[in-house]
Amino acid sequence: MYVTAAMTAEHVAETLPTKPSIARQRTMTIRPGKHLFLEGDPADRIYEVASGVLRLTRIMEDGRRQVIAFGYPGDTVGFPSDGLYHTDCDALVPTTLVMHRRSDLETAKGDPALHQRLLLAALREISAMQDHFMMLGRKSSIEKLASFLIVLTARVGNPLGDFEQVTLPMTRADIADFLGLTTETVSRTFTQLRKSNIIAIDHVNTVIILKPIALRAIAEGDEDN
Amino acid sequence: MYVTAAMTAEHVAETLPTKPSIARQRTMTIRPGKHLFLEGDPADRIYEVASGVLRLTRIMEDGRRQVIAFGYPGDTVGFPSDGLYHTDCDALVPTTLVMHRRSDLETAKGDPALHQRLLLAALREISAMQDHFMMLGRKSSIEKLASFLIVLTARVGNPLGDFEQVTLPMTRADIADFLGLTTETVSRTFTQLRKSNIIAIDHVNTVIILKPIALRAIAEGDEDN
DNA sequence: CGACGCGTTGATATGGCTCAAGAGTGGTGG
DNA sequence: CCACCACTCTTGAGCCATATCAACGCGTCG
Repeated sequence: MYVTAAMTAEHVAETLPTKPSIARQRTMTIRPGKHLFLEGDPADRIYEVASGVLRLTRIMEDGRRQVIAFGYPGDTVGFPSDGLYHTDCDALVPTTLVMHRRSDLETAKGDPALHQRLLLAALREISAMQDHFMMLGRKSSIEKLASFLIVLTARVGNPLGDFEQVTLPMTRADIADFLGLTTETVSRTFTQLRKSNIIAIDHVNTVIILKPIALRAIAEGDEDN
Repeated sequence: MYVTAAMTAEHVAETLPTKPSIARQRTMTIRPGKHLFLEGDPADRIYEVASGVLRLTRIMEDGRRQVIAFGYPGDTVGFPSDGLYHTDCDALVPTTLVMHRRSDLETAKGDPALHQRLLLAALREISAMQDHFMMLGRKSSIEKLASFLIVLTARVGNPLGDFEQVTLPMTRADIADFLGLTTETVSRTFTQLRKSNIIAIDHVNTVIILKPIALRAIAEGDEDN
């Protein structure tokens, strides 16, 4: 889910007016820090991110946290299992969402095009999670961070002269909990990439990719450091 | 996917004769070591495991491997994304499969009950993968192995006197690649659990859970060792 | 019988964690 | 506009859990 290149925000925006039938497409906005849903809540709604960024997390009893995914425009969140949500979900920045009913995904009765769109989003989610497994289980800290930056930049990067720039709306702790690291290690690894002149950092949460090829090589584990 | 308690093998067996319409339910068998599909293959078929055990893996260029899931009876494998498989899949033991067409999942045209069953399997898969994230990203080696044994036993364990027994058709290397560890660490951790009299081991691939409560406590991270 | 694959165990190395101290950064109120 | 405070980020030092490298036993198969 978090970084597939299909179905952009524009796509979502387009499909709204294209569907004037009963126009059941409802929209809502959520502010940073507010929860969209919690683990264990009844999963009545499925949400497509139209703008903003969501954070999906799971928390263990002792406080250990795993960020499952970041939800960017075009992503769909809130897939139910046994009728319940299985993660917490809150917003990192003000976020607008298109709401769907659970039945829009689970039964083909209503709008078939919508049904299939949600279904394909679920399948893409499975594929994205499989990528993430390799990252969590088998990559070093620098490979993890490089992969993260590559994927995020491909998804929401902006050209900046010869380079590519990407804004990180999440904290170092969020990145750490996404990659299975500590904030200290994430910070040190950013510094390492910065000192190698592979990236540059503006204002902590803006990264400029100076050497995309080198970064990609690190992400794929090209036996360097 | 790998260890949800729903949809057992009996369920599959039941639904076969229950559907006498056109009886398009085809079955096949795959032998150990044989591949059902490879990453990048066109995903024309979706498979339900009727008996046996499958192994889903992804491999990096340098040989690092991640076991994404083990496919036990009742599990569904081969969910497509962009029309392709995104893992390799082979059999650990002789395995029989019920085959479905990709269109059975992706379009609601055909058998609606089958369509929904595959869809719900995909949603359960997402939920199971979210559990696995916490395991890979945030648990220690002993917590990982304890969780693995708990889940596997709940799924395919057999009562044995006062205890519960579970057979491991996969190698230590498979377990290691599933949990994001090395074979040596898996072996040492088995030894540690055995020396604590929490488990006993028969013939390398048969584990008896002597203290399920202690094992569960370790899996959840109850601040002991 | 030999060889190979798998599992176990030991010794050592090391990557990332923990603990701790500062340096930015942003927000708030006087 | 500045002072203060809370929070995040960075950096350092040391340690520990797990990886790595290596040896060996055991069972299986040709």
